[in-house]
Amino acid sequence: MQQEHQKYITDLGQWQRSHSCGELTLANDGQEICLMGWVQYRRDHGGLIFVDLRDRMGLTQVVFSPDAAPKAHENAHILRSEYVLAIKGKVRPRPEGMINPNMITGQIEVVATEWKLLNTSKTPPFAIEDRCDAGENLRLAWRYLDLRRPRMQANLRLRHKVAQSVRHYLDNADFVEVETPILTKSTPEGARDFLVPSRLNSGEFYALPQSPQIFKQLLMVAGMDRYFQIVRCFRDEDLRADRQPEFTQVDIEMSFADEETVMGMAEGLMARVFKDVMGIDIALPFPRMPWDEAMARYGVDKPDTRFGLELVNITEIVRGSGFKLFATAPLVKGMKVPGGEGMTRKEIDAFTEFVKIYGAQGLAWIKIKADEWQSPIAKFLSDEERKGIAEALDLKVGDIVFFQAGEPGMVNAALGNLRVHLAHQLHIIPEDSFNFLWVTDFPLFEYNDEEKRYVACHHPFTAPATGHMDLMTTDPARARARAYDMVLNGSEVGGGSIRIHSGEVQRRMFEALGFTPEQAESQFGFLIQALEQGAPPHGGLAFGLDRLIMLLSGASSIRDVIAFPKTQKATCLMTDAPSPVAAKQLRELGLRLREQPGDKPKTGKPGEEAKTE
RNA sequence: GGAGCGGUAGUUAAGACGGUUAUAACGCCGGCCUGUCACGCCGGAGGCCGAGGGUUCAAGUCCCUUCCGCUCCGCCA
Repeated sequence: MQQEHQKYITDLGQWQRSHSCGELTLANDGQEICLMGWVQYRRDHGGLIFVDLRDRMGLTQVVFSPDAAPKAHENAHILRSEYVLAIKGKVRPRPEGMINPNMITGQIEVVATEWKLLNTSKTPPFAIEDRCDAGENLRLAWRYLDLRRPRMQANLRLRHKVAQSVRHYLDNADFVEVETPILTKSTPEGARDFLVPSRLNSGEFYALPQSPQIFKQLLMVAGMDRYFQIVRCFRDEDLRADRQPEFTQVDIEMSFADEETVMGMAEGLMARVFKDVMGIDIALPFPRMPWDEAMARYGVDKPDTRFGLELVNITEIVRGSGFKLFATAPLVKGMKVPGGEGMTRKEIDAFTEFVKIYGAQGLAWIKIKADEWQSPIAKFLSDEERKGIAEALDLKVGDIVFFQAGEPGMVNAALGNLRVHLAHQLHIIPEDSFNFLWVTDFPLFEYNDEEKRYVACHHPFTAPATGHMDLMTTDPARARARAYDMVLNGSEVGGGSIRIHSGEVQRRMFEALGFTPEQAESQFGFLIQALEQGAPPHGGLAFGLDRLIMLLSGASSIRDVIAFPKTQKATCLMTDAPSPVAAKQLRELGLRLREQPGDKPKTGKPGEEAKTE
């Protein structure tokens, strides 16, 4: 069909667009205007033909009338979804009772006097509208069509506005945007690197940056004083709804700065962004919470403080309990759900399944009834233990309490995540509230079972807390870091630290991480050397731009705020990347594959005929 | 590396215990229609039930393998 219609296609010629499709109102009554856009809907009444013309700004109803403009009406019946049009016409008020209150332009319509078909379109594989519920694989394979939808357009515009706001704020504060290399050096710490083979240095590889961390520190040594960059970062790890292999950071570093300097700057930045983009005034300064407290009260290092359901440590209360699991566990915690006594067995079973994800064996619970504690475990608890638990959790009739006992990591993960899960199910999270929180005083190290050594919690350039220098080697588990995370509604949106600016301290850090002096030298010698050339004290942080946009837009997936994202298997359904390369390319790089890639089934679209006509 | 959910016309979905021609809505095509706005009415086309193998007289349905998408655990300094 669209093929027959191609004979109607004409050039733009001298036509100039005068307005967008989202702005005409009664104020434009009588004006001769020119719109360009895509056919959203066509309503052909045989006589009158209505076309809703769409561009990124909105929709405008265009009327092809056999009475008012017979010439324009003549061929208008060929118009189909997503055809590209230029319309010249006259703005007029809609007749009495025909106003569409759902459209910004609903008071008026444009009577087409002349039009040009700029292009036809095959029938799109899914409707270009927000209520469209096409599967995500289809959307990703036809991403440019998906991006025509108003919601996706809005997300990308929001992203742009945030980036602009960030640039304005930081520019005003004398920050300089500096670009750092994309082809850089692989470092063994941290996430898996994406590697790029070097043709000129056969057998050697660049790595794509996991973050510009070292470069921004070197810029501080260079006297740049205040740096930022909105920068792509790469990590070759498994994907999630909020994780992509390439993502964007707002990366910031400041010289002669301590925690107060950096956090104050970051709060101001958020306030500016929220004001510019959302029109919201957020309260400054943000509350702060030491990491220990976050773990104790919320079980996670990024607490959502929009609701209660806090965890309570009852380990000591049940130390000698007849319930052996409680008596012997290194950590026992309870979480009270006020008024949750009416939960069904089925619901509780579902929560039990939920916590098993985090390694829990089960989920103990007690319902506080008027005359008794209804629970599989109540019979094991002494009166004294009941009293202690009731006081610790401030129990009232009608409550339910969930318990978890075991290794601290598991207990906190299970209850901490159950807490958020429950809050969603119970709909107790206030909509439209933005709760910021700084989490501070992170551990400097955490033990890695796989590598049988301590690894940096944040990264190995993070300064130890004042007075914790010796702990780095004597008692690494107790050492705290000068690190801070910015948390928004239970998501980590930013994180940073005061860095080590002494070569000597940096050497001790690598030593604490189990590096030999030779390893430290070969991998990070250039950094240590730089720190010995008059490095100023410095620190900074980085925001995850994608996650921030996700929160601001209310999107449920990071993919909805990235123009061309990857699937969970890190492929691009539109370009079919990654893909095998020619033998010649491999030869030039000095590479040989251990296994030949199997022929991947193609997904069927660009290049294939749509079968619908 | 692991757990779970899904894959049926172009799209979104329904298809009890295996059983006749595999449904519906939207979309598409044709016809009618001068005030619709997710227009309406009438008619029509459209399917290797993700792919491969098996069980069976008989498989969309049961079994095995595999591919793809999504969610999560591990992982993500």
